[in-house]
Amino acid sequence: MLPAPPFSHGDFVAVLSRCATLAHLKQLHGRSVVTARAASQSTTFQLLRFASLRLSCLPYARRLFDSTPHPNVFLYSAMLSAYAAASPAQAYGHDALALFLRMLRRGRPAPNQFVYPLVLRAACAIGVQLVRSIHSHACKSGFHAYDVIRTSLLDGYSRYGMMLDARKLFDGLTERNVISWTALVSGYARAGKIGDAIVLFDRMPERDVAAWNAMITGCTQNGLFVEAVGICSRMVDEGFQLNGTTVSCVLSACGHLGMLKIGKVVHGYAWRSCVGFGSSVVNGLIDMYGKCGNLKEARWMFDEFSDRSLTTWNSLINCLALHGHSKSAIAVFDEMRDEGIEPDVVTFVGLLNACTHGGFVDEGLTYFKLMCDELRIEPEIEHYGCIVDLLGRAGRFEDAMNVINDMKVQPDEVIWGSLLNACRTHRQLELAEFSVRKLLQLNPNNANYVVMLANLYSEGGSWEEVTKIRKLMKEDIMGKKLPGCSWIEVDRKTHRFYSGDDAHPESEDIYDTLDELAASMEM
DNA sequence: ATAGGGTTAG
Repeated sequence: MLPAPPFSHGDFVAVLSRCATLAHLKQLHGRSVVTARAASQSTTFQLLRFASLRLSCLPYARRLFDSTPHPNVFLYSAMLSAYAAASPAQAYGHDALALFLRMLRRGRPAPNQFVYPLVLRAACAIGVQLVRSIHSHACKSGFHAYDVIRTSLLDGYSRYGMMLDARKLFDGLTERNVISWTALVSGYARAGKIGDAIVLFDRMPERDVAAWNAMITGCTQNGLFVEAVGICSRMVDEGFQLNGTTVSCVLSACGHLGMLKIGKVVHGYAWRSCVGFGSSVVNGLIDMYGKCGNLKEARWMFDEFSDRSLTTWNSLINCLALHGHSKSAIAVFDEMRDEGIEPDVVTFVGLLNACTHGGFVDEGLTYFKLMCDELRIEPEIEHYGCIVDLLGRAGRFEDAMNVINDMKVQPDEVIWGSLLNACRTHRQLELAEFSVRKLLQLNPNNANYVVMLANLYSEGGSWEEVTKIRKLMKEDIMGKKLPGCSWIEVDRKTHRFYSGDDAHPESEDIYDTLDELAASMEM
């Protein structure tokens, strides 16, 4: 056999950078083996990183790792990074942790300061108890002295809302930088302490794009959408360029507000700047246009975009469901499955909502079955809400109650509310009263429920029942309710509506139109 | 050669 031609390190790096598929990488790997270049762990390191980070091929990365007789600390780190980058993170947390334990058990290679942040990310995906144990391990082994590791710990605690622990770590840092500040700010925001987050953000000595993004997301997580847009504009005023993350966060805020105008401004910004139309930006645009009612534009964006992720599909399905285009939502779902995209929990929220809105009882139940039994996705409260609604509509109250009783989570207002609604259409007085009591336990301030029950009884009621309602009303729940509010932007003007108000100048026409719509819906 | 903060869908 002829000896393999020489294959320098430079050749290797050049070829690696041009690999686009796993097949390319395998060829390069093979050539590295033949030329003995693969004997060097730094070569395996490069191949492993490329397989995991650029090609997202975790199994191949792991095979590279396993084929190395005595992996050094670089290979361990690379493998831990691969697990950290894989999604969903929880799925690989245990694998990552097992690698760390193997290092400790064998005593070599000894973990270094680069290993701890990676292990902490895995620990964080599994549970806060593990964050605690890694923390104490870091203290004992002396690695706690590293600011980067303390920042990882800070982030770990803050993700579980443990802001006192996070704060302690922050205060103990030798040097604070924009990263540790940002970790703290987003921790407070996630924990719902948005006021603290804003104060800290304003006190930050230095901010970068990620810091601004953290503050913007912090606002949207707390429902402060107007503030999120405001911070974004402050960011621009202070001379920062938005990136894809900023754009998607702000578009999400615009969607929640129905601010089509500002959404279009952001769209224009993305067009002019070098942000680019990556999947996060496009997903944000689909969501924003869809939520603002411009489904045509949303659909157009979706059709024009080829690099669709799961979120892209979910955004479109959700928007269609939101606007009552149930059949289209289902069609998009089928199309998605035909393309081999695996749906997730969020997909089914949109899909089941579509079935509920469209009154597709059998389809909804079939999809719910598909989700639970075939795809093994654990349903969340939203899914149960849809199913209870569907069964209720069909008058299948026994089934509905069985679903509620079998739920692994506590039923919420949506669940009992949709059951109550169904009881009303099917004249199930007893179950209706039961639901109302449950609703009042959950939210004693909402007088609507009592009014609904009163209406029910008054339609076919007896004196005995009237007394019941009087009693419920006495439980001092009337008059405390905050009115529901919605708004819409038309020609640069925002029109705001409270439930039942007639303050709008065109109020009469609006109610007439609503009546017409209600009538045509009943047909 | 490797590490810490910011994504969007309900």
